[in-house]
Amino acid sequence: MNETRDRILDVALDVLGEDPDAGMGDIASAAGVVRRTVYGHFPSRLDLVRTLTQRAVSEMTAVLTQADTAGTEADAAWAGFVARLWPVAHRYRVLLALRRGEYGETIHGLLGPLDALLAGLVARGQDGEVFAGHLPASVLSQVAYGAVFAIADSDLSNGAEGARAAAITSLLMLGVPEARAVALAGGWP
Amino acid sequence: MNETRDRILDVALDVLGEDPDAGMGDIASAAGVVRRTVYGHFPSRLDLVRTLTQRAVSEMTAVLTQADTAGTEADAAWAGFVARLWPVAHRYRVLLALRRGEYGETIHGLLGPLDALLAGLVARGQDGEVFAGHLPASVLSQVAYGAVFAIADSDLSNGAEGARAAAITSLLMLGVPEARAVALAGGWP
DNA sequence: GCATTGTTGCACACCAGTGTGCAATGACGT
DNA sequence: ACGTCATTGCACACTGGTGTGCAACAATGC
Repeated sequence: MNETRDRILDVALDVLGEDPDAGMGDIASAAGVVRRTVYGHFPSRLDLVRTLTQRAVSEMTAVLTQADTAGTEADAAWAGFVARLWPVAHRYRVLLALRRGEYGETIHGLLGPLDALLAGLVARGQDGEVFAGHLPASVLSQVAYGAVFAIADSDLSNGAEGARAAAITSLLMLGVPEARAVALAGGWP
Repeated sequence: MNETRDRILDVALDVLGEDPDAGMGDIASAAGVVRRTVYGHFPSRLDLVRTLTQRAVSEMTAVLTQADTAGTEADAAWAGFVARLWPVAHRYRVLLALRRGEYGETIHGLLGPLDALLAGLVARGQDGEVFAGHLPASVLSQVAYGAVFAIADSDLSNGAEGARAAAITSLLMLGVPEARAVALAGGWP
């Protein structure tokens, strides 16, 4: 069934989020299914992880392109990106762990286009003097969005509290002044 | 020999830095020794990792207490900490990967005291209005020093360039205004 | 020469996870 | 009632890493 396949994917995201080293058996039983069934849908562990990653990347890319429309200032675009990303960031936190480890190469490759988009946005902000230039855009974008996921990983992830904090923190490290960062994040001091 | 033991530890830090999932065999051959010899010094893989972590923690704790002397402003103390930490940060980057995974509990426990010290420093800065309060000190300190390691991990780690960038970035996300952050990142102990 | 100590080179048992093969079972629509 | 299809429950082979036991060997110091 397609329904089973989708449930496996959903559950796998959960289980791997808890423990990136979880085995096919763990995922299977968490999905209320037998290990053999998982192999029926995904020939190998890498297939599962790859599918999962593709799902995440396309979703996050959609979020980014939605936030980064023409005419939007880079810092506002970033704030919008984080705000929209937040609801799913916690679910996709496993990606950070997955980049290292066995399938690092594959995952890294799939995330490449998204990384490029982010770096582009940051570069645009640096050119427009709204972002600081103490780091190359490729590195700064990675560190900033790594911070977002780190915050999403950390307990108080649920609610607008976390979203606000993540937006402010990432904007700050991008070089946006605190007053503007707070304003963009949607709240007040 | 004690010399062999030390060499194994040094090399292990290197090898595990490259690949946190490297086996005892990889470490052994990288140290120019046989796998059996490693087990002669460290009864189990966990022993090796634990010893390594203790080494790192004590070294980093020394660096922090050296930078965070009484009378030092919190932001200056943080800048000094990053400056002194930088030379070894790249070597110890494996710790970030080690916190997750098999020995996560153990490692996390060993890092606990250091985390507490860092959180204390950040809390002091927040009380003194030099750090922003958009995140609780325990989280903010982790995210900030995670960013330092992320930058250390990222290629351009060598040289004062990276040290400066890491200091500025972490200070920015702590809420220090850009001008002051740049000034603090320039002056080393 | 002798004893001690660290290292080596096997061999071995063990475990956990991966991936496959195949027959049996059950639900489904027609 | 029939065929189809997903799922199940085993059994199996294979891999890669861990940790141990033991005899042999080399260097060191007495």
